[in-house]
Amino acid sequence: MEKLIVEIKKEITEAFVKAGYDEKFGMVSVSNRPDLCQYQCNGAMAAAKQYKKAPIMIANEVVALLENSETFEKIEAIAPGFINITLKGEFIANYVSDMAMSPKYGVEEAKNPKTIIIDYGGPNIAKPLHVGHLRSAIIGESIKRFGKYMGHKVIGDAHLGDWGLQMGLIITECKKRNPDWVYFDDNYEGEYPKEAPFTMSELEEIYPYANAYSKEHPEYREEAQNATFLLQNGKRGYYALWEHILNVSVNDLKKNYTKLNVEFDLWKKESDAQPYIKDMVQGMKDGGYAYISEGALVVDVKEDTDKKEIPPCMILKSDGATLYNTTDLATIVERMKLFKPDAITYVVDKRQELYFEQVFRCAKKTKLVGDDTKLTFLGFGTMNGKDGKPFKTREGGVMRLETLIKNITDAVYDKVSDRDISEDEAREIARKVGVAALKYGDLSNQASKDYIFDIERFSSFEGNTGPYILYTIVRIKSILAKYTEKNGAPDADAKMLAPVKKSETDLMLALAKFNDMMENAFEENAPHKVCQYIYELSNAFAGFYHENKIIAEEDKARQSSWISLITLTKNVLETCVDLLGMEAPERM
RNA sequence: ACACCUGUAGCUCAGUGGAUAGAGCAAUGGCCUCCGGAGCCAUGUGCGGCGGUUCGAUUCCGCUCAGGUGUACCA
Repeated sequence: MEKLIVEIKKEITEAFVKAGYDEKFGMVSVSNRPDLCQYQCNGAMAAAKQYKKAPIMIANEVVALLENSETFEKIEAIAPGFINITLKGEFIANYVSDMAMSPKYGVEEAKNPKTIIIDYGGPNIAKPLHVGHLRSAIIGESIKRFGKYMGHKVIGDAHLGDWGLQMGLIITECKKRNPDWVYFDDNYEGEYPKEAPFTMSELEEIYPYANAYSKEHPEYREEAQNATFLLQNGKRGYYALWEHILNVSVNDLKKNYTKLNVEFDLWKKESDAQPYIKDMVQGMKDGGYAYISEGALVVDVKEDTDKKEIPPCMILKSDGATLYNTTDLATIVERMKLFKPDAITYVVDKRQELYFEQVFRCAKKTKLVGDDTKLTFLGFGTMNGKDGKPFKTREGGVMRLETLIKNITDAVYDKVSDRDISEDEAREIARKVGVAALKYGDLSNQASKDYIFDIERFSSFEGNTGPYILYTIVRIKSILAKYTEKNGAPDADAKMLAPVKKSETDLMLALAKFNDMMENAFEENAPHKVCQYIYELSNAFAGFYHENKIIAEEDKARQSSWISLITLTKNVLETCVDLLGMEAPERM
């Protein structure tokens, strides 16, 4: 469906052209003075200079051409040159009725669907998820859902960290503790056991211990480095052990991501990119891009327009070893080969911006990707505690994601546990509402900014919070159930009547903005715009609800129109909530 | 040292080259036998500072102050 604002714009533009002005002045925006009008056009003021004419005269000419329009209830020129627009109720109602019939509530799917890879998550295996992984997961998941909704082919990749010294450390520690394991018998040639010799919680203890120990004991560290080397060169026993670590970790990660409604289409990992490194490096050398500087192999990525020195992108360390850059670039090679994406978006901590700028430039310069592939860095800010400093546990440590989720779920559970519902249902409600509280608290801020995590505020059922949005949905469901109980299922095709009261008009206008908002939120990778929208929509509903008694309404046609209206409201809210990666319970 | 980001109400955050800069929380006062009160209405305070561009700047530009972050062999 054409966006409402575009339909208005068309008509205004036509009038501008008819009156002899350039079409670019037919600009229309949502009114910033809702007490005066619904939409406005400021084009007359912009045109005044070019045509050397008072803006109000231009506005008057344009308005004169539109006075008998089918669309406008009222259109008037106001000093110094504003054109204020109020739409006919019938026009609005028709638009919203069409919207209800449209498969995506007025949103048009992309005509040329793109393949977009979203790189988010990025957890290390053998280490539990902590709060540092939260934003990437939440924001990335939402962005991914936006893209899919807009009709693109979007691939979410967890991009696991599975290939560094951490693996060597774990192997070394296992060997120290269990030298008799078959994985360490160099003469063993049979099959290795299918069952992992450790559990996730054991792994979680092994890694930090080995890491700390290696810092004190150089010979241990050396052994771990050697183990890493052997693993990367395919030593059978180590490789088998690594597979166990991977499997145990991935199972645990999936469990935790599922709790957050985060799902990846792909579980690729750094090790998958390794086979591409050799050819890539050779290509960079052959192409004349890479050269030795201070012993390391680098590619210059400076540009004339840079205001500061941008260090070259390092491909190989001076000892010849690969590093993060190498893997990230090789991952790009792999992705281009497997998926030929039109865009790759990285949802990463904003502190890595310079680093990714180097990687992107290097990838473009060395032709790993063409100019038609868009590489985007979507950096997010830090989650801070109430003191404004990075969020920590009371003891000052890093909080595990599981603990964080549990805390907020418990906070919600305390509020619903006294309801007349079963323990199981209360738990389930607490889970859904808790996740919504957590996510909405995060997503309602601009991703690039730091924000303050406040469990009290986020889990409140009042104000601009996730629970409030869910509550609105639940309430509408309750009204619809009550209506159905009395009157049977509502007529799905019922057209909406022109609104009578302002609160009804406001609700319709809020609904009509959905497609415009959604397109914008997708293009700008801005989940907070969806949050803002559903909050406004919920408030518009609250106003409408307060003024009209839907169940008690005696005019059946009116009542039926209202049922259609609130059904659409519910559907749009549920769609948005889903796009944010949240879900509404049946009751709460 | 250089670069980037941020600075909007007591607090947490939106927003905009145009008419009176908005929400929530907190505070104060009020309303309603409410289809779920987890409601509705009202009141008060603000664009860090100084210049510039513009008919018009909180928005764009420059300087300045404050906070944060980053500057090749970590990821």
